[in-house]
Amino acid sequence: MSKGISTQDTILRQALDLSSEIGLEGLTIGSLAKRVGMSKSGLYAHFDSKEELQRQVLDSAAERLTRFLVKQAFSKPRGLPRVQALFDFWLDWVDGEFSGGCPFISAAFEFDDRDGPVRENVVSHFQDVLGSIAKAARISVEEGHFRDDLDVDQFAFDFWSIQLAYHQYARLMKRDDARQRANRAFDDIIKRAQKV
Amino acid sequence: MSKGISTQDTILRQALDLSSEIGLEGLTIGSLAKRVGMSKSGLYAHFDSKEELQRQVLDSAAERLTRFLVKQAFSKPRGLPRVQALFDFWLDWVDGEFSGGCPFISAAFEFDDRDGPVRENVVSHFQDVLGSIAKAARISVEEGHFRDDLDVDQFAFDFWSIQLAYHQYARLMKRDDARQRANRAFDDIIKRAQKV
DNA sequence: CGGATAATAGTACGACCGTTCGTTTTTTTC
DNA sequence: GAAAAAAACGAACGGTCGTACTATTATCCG
Repeated sequence: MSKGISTQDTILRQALDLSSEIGLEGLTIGSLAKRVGMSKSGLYAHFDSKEELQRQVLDSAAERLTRFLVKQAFSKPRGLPRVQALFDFWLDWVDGEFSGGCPFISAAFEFDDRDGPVRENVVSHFQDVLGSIAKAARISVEEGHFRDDLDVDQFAFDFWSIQLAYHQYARLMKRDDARQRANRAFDDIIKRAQKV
Repeated sequence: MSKGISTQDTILRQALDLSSEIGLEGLTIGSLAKRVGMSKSGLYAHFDSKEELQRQVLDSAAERLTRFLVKQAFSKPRGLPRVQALFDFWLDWVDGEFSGGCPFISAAFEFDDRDGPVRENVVSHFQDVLGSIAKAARISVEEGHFRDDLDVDQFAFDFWSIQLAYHQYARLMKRDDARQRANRAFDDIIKRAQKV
């Protein structure tokens, strides 16, 4: 690996952590440079603009998420076990991977009323996320773990809503019953997806 | 009403709208002054600091929410009708009241990893919100609309999780099935709260 | 109406913003 | 190891940030 993309990698890793705390917009070149330990201009030379940096931060988060997710969820058998693993993965991801929670969730609420490429990027990543949840549910239907007439997109909505609430309960409110609440809510939507 | 608090009112109203779009931290004195149509220093004189402005923005949002909520929800009879009204109120509030969605939800994800009085303020407002949902559920139990052993705090979690997902589906993703998804999810948690 | 008071404007401050540029240092390549 | 290429630096740009003053204008009260 060349020096260039190696430091770029370091930059993005630090940028991810920093932006998960203070947001993608709050992320500044200067503070990031200080954190990484290089000059502002030296860091900036790796990106065409701040917007490009933001986009790359999101992409590198997505890459890291996929790697993490594949390892944890896709090793499980198809169907319900994988759905359960997916759910557990997200809880772990939200409260473990970055000091400021899931970068996508932060970005989602930060850019939901802005226009431009960064927003498009966030939307696209979320379509992937929701799509993969729906797909896991569809497989569960095929495997006979979920009922035949299940609306898998509704399942994705329900699934994801719990994650969002968990994020808020755990991070903003610092409630120690957050995980328990999330698990109970999840049990309920699973039961509902199973029963005929 | 004196001139002072009248313009202060105007400022806060504009600040609310602006901050719902770009966030409380992204809100700047200069841009706000331009929007209101007065000088930066003239506007600034109404607040001791930017942080104080942010806090007052949140408080005025809470005031407005309460006024809106009381009118819409507390005119309904105790129990399930009021819970339903509360839910509908929140959907309306999220997509109607401000150009950038619910200011609390925006602030919640913006400040979930910061410290300081603004964050405390957000947390406190959310405890009120969740408390009022739980209380409405408790009344429904008393009225016999919900089952006796319902965990009303879990109900509040479930209720609120739908609102968060709705916010994201409607605002970030611009999905036109957002409301339908939210209503279906709500029907499910109501059924679950009813059945013995 | 006039004097006291409150509200707004104007200006300036140091700090930092994103960005550009020319120079210097480091890495790669032959 | 020298030449070429890549990477990092330092300084500076015009702007805007939050905040602090003083001066000016508008409002209020007797």
